[in-house]
Amino acid sequence: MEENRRLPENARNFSLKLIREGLKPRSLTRDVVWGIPAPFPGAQGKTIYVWMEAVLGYISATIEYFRLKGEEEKWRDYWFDGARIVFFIGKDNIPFHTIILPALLMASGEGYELPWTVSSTEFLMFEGKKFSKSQRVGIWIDEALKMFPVDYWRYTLLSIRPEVRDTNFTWEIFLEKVNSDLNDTVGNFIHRALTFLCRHFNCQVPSPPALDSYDRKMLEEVEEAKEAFNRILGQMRIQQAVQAVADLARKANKYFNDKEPWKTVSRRRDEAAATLNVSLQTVAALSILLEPLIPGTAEAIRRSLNLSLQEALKGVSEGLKIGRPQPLFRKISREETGVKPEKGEKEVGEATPEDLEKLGLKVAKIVEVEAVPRAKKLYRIRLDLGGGMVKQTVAGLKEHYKPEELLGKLVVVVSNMKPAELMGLRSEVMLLAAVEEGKAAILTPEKPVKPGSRVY
RNA sequence: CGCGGGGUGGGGUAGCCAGGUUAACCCGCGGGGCUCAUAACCCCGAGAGCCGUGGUUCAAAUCCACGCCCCGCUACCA
Repeated sequence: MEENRRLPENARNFSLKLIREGLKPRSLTRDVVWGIPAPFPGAQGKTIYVWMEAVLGYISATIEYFRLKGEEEKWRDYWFDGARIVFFIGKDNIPFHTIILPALLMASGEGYELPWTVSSTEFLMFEGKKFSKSQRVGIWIDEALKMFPVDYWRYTLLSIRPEVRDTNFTWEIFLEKVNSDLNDTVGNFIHRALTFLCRHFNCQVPSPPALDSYDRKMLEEVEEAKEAFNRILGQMRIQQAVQAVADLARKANKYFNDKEPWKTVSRRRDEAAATLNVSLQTVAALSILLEPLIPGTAEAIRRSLNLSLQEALKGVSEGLKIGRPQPLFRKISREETGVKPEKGEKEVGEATPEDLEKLGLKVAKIVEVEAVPRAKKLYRIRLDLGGGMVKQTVAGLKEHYKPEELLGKLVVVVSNMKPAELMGLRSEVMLLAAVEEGKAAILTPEKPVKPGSRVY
């Protein structure tokens, strides 16, 4: 790890520190019901900690993949003999990929290849907030794909990939990337070049009688862009790779503008022919550079060029007849983005009185509050549910209330919860609270009622 | 509490590890040009001195120290 300069700053320093401080014993089972049952003596009823087995899923998945293809042994090519294994993860998963997985691989003694690099990013946020499934912060993948083509999402997300710091997805940014970068810069260049070719050269790539210095410079730009792209992508700097492509399209637009083929085509047709030939070479290059970023679009470009990926790599040869160009992208409007989380809530379905019944909402009185040891946010709270029934809950209220503020309060609880365990403590009911922007307010009856009273 | 990452024009991102021309790029904004193209494209300009304080150095956004704030890890948000 010390020698591996490929590791991003966050993964490298964090992991090295852990090791230098000395690795501590770590339990590899959990008291959760779901998961793989632990087959060890004395671990009855426990399951294996996900990260201990999930990382091995990378290998299982490779094996499975090739088994289904009928190439039983092929998976070995990917895990032995100098294979370069790259992981793409968020910062919260660093130790599992830099320490636990390598440790497991080494412990097997079978010579598995260790991770070549772990491309760990910071976090992506959504409109300034953390993504949250339970609070429906974010966009669900099925909704996303119904709204816009997958390449719009890929392009935007790659261009704001949190490679150095936490980064923020906003609809504003989405509009900017799709409309300005994809549509206006990349899409429009390709479209103007192709339509011009069809209109004035019968959709056929002309041979360039002579290239002037500007033509040659543009071709050099294309080569440089390819090299830079290669280098940057090899360093997993995907964000910069996206930029490199957009930059090439900008240079191409400038080139096209400066050359003014719409003027030269009538008087100096040869010059226009050179311009168009060079432009088409650039379009082909774009289809290659876009392949790893937005493959659907890259493919679409090649379809209209009538080229395969292999052919596009070699460039566009004169005489090539292209298809009728179609715009690759379209602009999207603010209205189309809408804000969807509300819609998500509806999907839960309409509630019936029976559903409410099922929750067993009751008023309870807080009779005991105590901080859970070693926990930052948790209180263990005992509640009087009336009729002599006292139940316990573990609630994340420590950052919002002091114990004395809670003691004696009447609150609303879900009394029919399936018990769960947190920090080794049993939690039997759930205490209701309103949550807003990270602040919490517990629900309490407006006038005193007896503990155990039903809530409808 | 400890440890790791980060705080850069109005918005979004690079640069920092290997200090050094007028701090880069995109969007937005102001002005101009073009008219082939999806009112798209191109050019010019205004706008930050890089969280704060101190230090090292001929020279710091870049290195060091301290402080403030954000994010992550640590069996935790019922």
